[in-house]
Amino acid sequence: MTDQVGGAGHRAAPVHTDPDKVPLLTALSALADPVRIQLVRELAGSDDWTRSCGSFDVPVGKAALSHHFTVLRAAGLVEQRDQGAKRVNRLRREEFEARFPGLLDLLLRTDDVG
Amino acid sequence: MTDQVGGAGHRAAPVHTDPDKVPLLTALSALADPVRIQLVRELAGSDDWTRSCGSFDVPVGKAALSHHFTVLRAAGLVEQRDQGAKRVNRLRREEFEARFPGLLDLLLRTDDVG
DNA sequence: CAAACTGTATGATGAGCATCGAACACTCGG
DNA sequence: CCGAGTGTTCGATGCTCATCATACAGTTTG
Repeated sequence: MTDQVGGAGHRAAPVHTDPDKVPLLTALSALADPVRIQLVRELAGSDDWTRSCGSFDVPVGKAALSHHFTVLRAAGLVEQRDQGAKRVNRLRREEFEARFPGLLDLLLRTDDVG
Repeated sequence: MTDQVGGAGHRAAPVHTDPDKVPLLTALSALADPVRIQLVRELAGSDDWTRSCGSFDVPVGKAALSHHFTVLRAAGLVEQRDQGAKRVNRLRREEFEARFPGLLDLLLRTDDVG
């Protein structure tokens, strides 16, 4: 059985950064990348904790993908949790909005990318 | 006499980009740099057409500074005009705000940088 | 336990970009 | 006309970062 979330989790826990402690430059740099923009947008269109890292449709390998999630965590944009073999994600909408008002909305409203 | 603005201007006119045609990624990349953030902020605290390129207190040489202004123009953030020997600047507040609502305000409100 | 799956860690590689120094073009004041 | 001031262009340099291939660790299923 593995419906349980709070399982053992012998894995190294992902390192998160509180959005309140994220410098502006860090946030802007994190969002100034087409792959990460797409990740955030796809995540925004899904329910919390429903998307594993590998479930995103981005044109990069596993290693690069893992790197992008590290950047998004450091920018206070994404929270991760281990669930069995997978690592599921959640967009930190409200917390990030409180730190950088309007930024996330701008990203999600603008349909263009570059 | 040199109070006139619309002088001859035998110089190569600066190339501008309409904010409406600026891709999101271009705007975010332009603002994801400490020097350019400072330029925009200083410009926001000055009246239009009162600041020449060399009047900004940034820790880079003339060549790099010129490059940064090129990036800011391409992002639809700054408009330039030749005035005698100097090139004076103006922050495109309203136009940029119309294209990316809240982004400029966020940059100017957040006192932190990185 | 073995095999398949998910994600991380480690180099290595390549591209982009921020920077500088120097040369050049233009403007203004004497 | 000459010199000082302003800004751009060019070439070179160095660094950051996005990416990949590979190896590794934990999890789940057979």
